[in-house]
This record gives sequence, C-alpha cells and structure tokens, in this order.
Amino acid sequence: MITIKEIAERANVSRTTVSRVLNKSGYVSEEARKRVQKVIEETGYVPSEHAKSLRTKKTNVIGVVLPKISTETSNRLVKGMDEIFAKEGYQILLANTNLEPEKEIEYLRLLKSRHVDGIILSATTINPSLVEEIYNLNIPFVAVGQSISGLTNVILDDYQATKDMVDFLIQKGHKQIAFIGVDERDRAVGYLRKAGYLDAMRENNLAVESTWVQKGEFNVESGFECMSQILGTSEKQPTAVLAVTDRLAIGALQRIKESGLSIPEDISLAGMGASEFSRYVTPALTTIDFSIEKAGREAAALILRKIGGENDHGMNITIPYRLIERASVQ
Amino acid sequence: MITIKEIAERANVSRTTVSRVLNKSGYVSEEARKRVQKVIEETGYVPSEHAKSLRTKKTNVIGVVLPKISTETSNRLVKGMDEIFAKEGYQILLANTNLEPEKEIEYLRLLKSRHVDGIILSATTINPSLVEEIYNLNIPFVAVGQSISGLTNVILDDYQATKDMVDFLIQKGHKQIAFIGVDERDRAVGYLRKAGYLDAMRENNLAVESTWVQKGEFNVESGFECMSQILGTSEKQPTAVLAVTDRLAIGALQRIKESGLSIPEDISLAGMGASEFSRYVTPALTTIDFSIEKAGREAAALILRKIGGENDHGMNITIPYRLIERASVQ
DNA sequence: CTGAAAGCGCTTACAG
DNA sequence: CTGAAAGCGCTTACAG
Repeated sequence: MITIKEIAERANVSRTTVSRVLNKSGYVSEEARKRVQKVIEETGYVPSEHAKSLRTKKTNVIGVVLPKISTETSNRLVKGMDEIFAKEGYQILLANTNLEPEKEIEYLRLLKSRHVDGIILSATTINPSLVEEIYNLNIPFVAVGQSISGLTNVILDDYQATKDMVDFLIQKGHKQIAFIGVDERDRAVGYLRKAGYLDAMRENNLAVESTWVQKGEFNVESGFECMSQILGTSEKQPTAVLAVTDRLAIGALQRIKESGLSIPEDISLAGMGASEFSRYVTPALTTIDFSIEKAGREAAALILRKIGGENDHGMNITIPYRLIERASVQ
Repeated sequence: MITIKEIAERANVSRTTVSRVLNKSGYVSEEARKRVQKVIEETGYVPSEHAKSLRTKKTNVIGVVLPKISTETSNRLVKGMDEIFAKEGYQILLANTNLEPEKEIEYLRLLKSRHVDGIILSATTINPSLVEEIYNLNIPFVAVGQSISGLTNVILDDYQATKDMVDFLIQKGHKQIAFIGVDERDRAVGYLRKAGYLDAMRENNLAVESTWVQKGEFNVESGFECMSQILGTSEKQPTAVLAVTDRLAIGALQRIKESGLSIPEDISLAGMGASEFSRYVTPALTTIDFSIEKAGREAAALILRKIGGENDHGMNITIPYRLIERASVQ
C-alpha cells in the first residue's frame, strides 16, 4: 500500500506539504500543489483513514446496533439514518445482536474500540447491565425504540398508538376485541402495546376474556397459531382482533380465512407497523404507521448534533404515528 | 480516552507487557498478568483498533456496497453475509449507493481508505470505469449478482431461472404469455431475465405480441401500470403474465383484480424472488426462490478465503434456484 | 510558502 | 519472563 511518504518523495516535497494539499489547509505554492496532485493521480493514492483518525480522533463512522438484521423495521430505520449520514459523509458500521443480549455489550465495546464517533442502539429488551455499560461508554449515544432514562431516546408512542387503535375499533361498534401480543420483556412492542390495549378496554368498560389475549412471536406462523387459539378456545368469539405487528396480523388473517370466516364481515382485523405489504393482502390491512424512517432520520440527526458537541441532557423525541384505515376493519 | 500507556503505568509494567496480556502472546508472569488484568477491569480499558490495525494491517471489517439499502434482496444478502462474518469476528461497513453510479467508485475508494479487509459489491449496472476501479483496488473483492470477468462472482442464474418459469407456464398450457421486465441496463434482472423469456418463447415457437413486453421499475405501482398497458393495448389478451420481481407481480395482481378478472382462472401470474409476502397475497404467488441468503453466505465465505490468501483466479459460483408453485398459476 | 519533528496508540523484533 | 525502541501512516504546532 502506497503512503504519504512515497508521494512526498515522488513529488519532491515533504510529507507536510502533501498533507496540506490533501486537506486543502495552509499555504502551498501552485507549483508544488500541481506536482503533488499529479503524483496522487498517477499512483491512485488514497490516504489511510486509520492513521488519520489516530491523530484526529475522528472516524466519520457511526455504529448501529440492531436486534435483528433482516426485519422491515431494522431496514427502514437504517434507511432513514443513512439518508442523513450519507449527506454528512458518515458511514454505518453494523452490529447485529440477533436478539442475544450478551452480544449487545460485546458489540458496544467493539464499536468503542473501533472509535466510532457515535452509537445508535435499536433496543428491544433492556437490562440493567446494558444500561450500566452504556453509561460508562462515554460516546455520543442515542437509543431508538425504547426509553432509557438519562439518555437521548427516539421513541414511538407504542402505548398511545395501541390505545388509539382499540378506541378506533370500539368506535366502529366492536365490543369483543382480541389481542395478539408478544413477550412483555420487549417493553415497547410487548409491554406497552398490551398496556394500551388493556387500558383502552378498561376505560370503555369492556370485558376481556382471557383467551382473547395471546402471546406470539415476531413471525407470520405465530400469528396463525395465536388466532387458532383465540378461535378454538374462546367462549365468546371476538368480533375484532388487533395484532401488535403486521406479520402477526397476516398470520391471523390466513387463519381466519381458512376457518371460512370473512374479514371484515365476520371478524375485523388490524395490525401495527404499516409494513409495505400490509396494503396488498386481501383485504388490505388497517394498521398504524410509526414512520420508522423518520425515527431513523431523527436518531441520525440527534447523534450528529451530539458529536458536534451539543449536550441535550437526555432528551426524548417521540415520533408521531398515524392510523391507516383500510378494508380489514368495518 | 484511556490508553495502553496508562494501563502500563498503573500496573507498573511496560506497554509491551500489557500488549502481551491483551493478545495472549509471549510470556508474562502470572503475577504481572493479574496486575494488568485488574487495572483493565477497573478502568474499562478497550484497546484502540485503529492503532492496532495501523500496525497489523488488519481491520476485521468488510465493506459492503449496496445499490439500495432497503430492499428485501439487500437485506437477505446482508443477513446471509452477517451469519458468516459474525462467527469469524468480522463486521460490516455499509455503503449505500442509492443507485447513483458515481457513488460506487467514491465508496470503493472510501472503503479502501478505511482499510477494510475486503469488499463485497452487490452490482446492478456495471460500467467500464467501475470495473477499472475495481481492478486497481487491489483488495480482496467479490461481486454478487453480476458476473464481472476476471473477478470472483457469486451469481444467480437469472437467464435459466426465467426460462424455466416460462417453460413451466407453457407446460401448463399457456401460449400467450406477457412479460413485465425492467431496464436492460440492469444486466441480471433487466437483460438476462428478458432474454430468458424471449428465448423460451422462441424455442417453443410462440409468438410474442409487442404490447406483451413491458418495462417497469422496482416497485408495486409500476407493476400495476405495466399490467394496465398490457390489458389496455393488447390485441390478443395474454393468458399468463410473468413479472421479473414479486413487487411488480403484486402490482400486476392488483390491476388484474381491479379489472374484474380472476387469478388464475382468467390470467395466471408469476413473480420472481420469493419475497416473504409472495405467499400471503391472494392468490399466493408462484415465484422463483433465488436463495439470496445463501448467495450472501457464499460471498462472505469467498471473501474470507481470499483474505486468508487463497487465490481463486476469478471463479464464479452460481447459486441454485427453485421454482415455487403456488395458486396464482393454473 | 515549506519542512523537521513530535505524537496519535498500538505491536514486535531484539536484547537482556 | 521483561522492556526500550522502532515503526505503522498520518497531522500539526513550530520555526524558518
């Protein structure tokens, strides 16, 4: 690999001068600049970012820790962040924890050792040792999806969005509403969305049969099975079902169809997340758009400001959501 | 940021010794090791990868250049790669060109300057100056999706897969088969898939009406419009339609339904790509599974071997595909 | 306008 | 078993 030393020798100047033309800093005579640029052209020399950042303490790399690499949410988040980062000359170093909690701490340290300028964490479950690690990290940090106290958080209003959706169903005349959730250790999707559902039901004086509340996982098959449970074990059949993700909702949709019931005539169905394909299933799915890309953009903008030295003292930004009404609810 | 120097001082040893316990290399007395480890624990010291790789010329980072960050194909590719890389302690540095060709060269240089150990490029359109740049890069390199001569390529058999799908439709009794493609500058998805379609038709002595061959873009709406063209302008209506991506196929599906025709009774429909939701539309979509994750794993494995010093002299690996038969074709 | 020299935080022959 | 010193490829006061 060719270095600044070789460029300097070939152009008959010092390394200092080469550095100056590279960074367009300080004075360099037109003549010297020409010679250096010519040699750089000829050799295809590219300065080493490592050596540079060893001095400058700046890498222009942001570490992004994802719970799962291949979900639509992760993708849209990364897409939103990249929109901002690309403009500012930052790149993303990916760290996929694959839902293994030990990996989070491991990757946080790894990213630190790589001297990323900042870290964005898309959090699902958070435990005290993780939070402790984050505090000690001492690197600009933003959490997305969960609120960690004392840190800067970009959050989705999981609780209120779910409540709104249930209220919407109630307004449509439904009184028997089932719920397909996920493990409550996932505070946002599991705990808060369930709380939103339960509170909305309670505030409207609607009873909740225990079989109406199912716990699934983040995939279509699980939605199918949860729906089987609801259909197979409930004394009173629900007239509407809310699933906390579109994937779960689509699984439920398959199951409802297979049992010969129609949507929305027999059962109304709603999802959450506004995944791309939620509008292309039949019937199109009523869902919540959480504006994940926007969350990504906000997180990126925030971390850039922190890197720029701004101290926001642990502010929270809540991304607005909207309810998308489609044919699956009547 | 705390450095090896400080650890050495606190533990009352030399930096050399600290380095040795860090890397578990050379001899260190049990006593010294204990002292050093204790100090590391206490301080939360993490060695700088930059300084390290400045010496060792190794970063354990692979640059991945993607044409678009938020497509299912990109995601599955990255997922496959990450499965392999995570095991071997490598991380992915993302570069999203957003389909802007100038960005490819720019990012290639940037990745080189960051001393990534290797680069994987998911290529769509390739132009001579890009290829030239790649040759000059002099870094372990693997291309996915397109075959670039002289390089190591992981390719999908776009031509044969499309031909197989058309043959399958013909075998089902179809003679009037329409085709929704994309710009042929995209060699794999645009050019080769179209060639597969045309050759299959010709070899079976089937005429192709010019209005049956439409060119769209990579989204659902475009499939909808292409289908409108086919339905609105063809003298003979096709009895089957093949779209080169599932997204295009789903757009076509919407359009066919809107015109009051049924699938597959009136028109059979096939897509390509086996996107997650292709099975959840109604009717479920017949499609080609290209095993993108596997392509990602193969690409990752290949680049690791190249990094390990193996010279494969520009080998090509073709990933097997399979046709998934579902309800949308009869 | 230019360059010698120090320093960023590591690793690694080399000598003891 | 241990450490002094050189060196990786840059940048940046400082001096001229």
